[in-house]
Amino acid sequence: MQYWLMKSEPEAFSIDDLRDRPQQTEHWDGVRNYQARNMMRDQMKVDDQVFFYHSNCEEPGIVGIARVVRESYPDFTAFDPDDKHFDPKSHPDKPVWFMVDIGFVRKLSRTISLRELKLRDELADLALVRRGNRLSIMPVSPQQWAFILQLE
DNA sequence: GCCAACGTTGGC
DNA sequence: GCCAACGTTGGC
Repeated sequence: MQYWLMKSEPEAFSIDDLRDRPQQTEHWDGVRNYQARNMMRDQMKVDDQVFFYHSNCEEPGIVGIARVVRESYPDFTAFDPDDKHFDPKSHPDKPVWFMVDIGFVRKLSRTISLRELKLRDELADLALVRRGNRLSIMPVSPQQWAFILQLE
């Protein structure tokens, strides 16, 4: 069992949007960063646990928990010239970009804010709080996962 | 809206 | 392969 953190701008796709989807699942399209892609493509497995993080909003922080429900497959939005995430480098017979599906588990009882996470010595190594880190998907250690959850 | 910290692109 | 210019992310 592995743990992850995935960022989303709530204006684009929020934890409530995930909760309200049919089957409460959604594909995680639009990742166009190789490091993040590699984690999705090579490492994320069904039932891995995910912190759902809201970025670029009033109170950035962890707002809920999701889980991986489908392992990586080609991100079809890269094939569509009309899609915002279109990438001519990627073709159906040789895809460059991949995605996973995630399912809603629950919302946290409160937002665990970035500000709060930064205050905790125990999370000094969490990729999220490291200077300059802009990865939209990052690993979370079992210890970090447990520590963050007990903050709730 | 600002801007730091990246990642990507492309000329050479 | 170097690196300047440019684009993006995302906190503030």
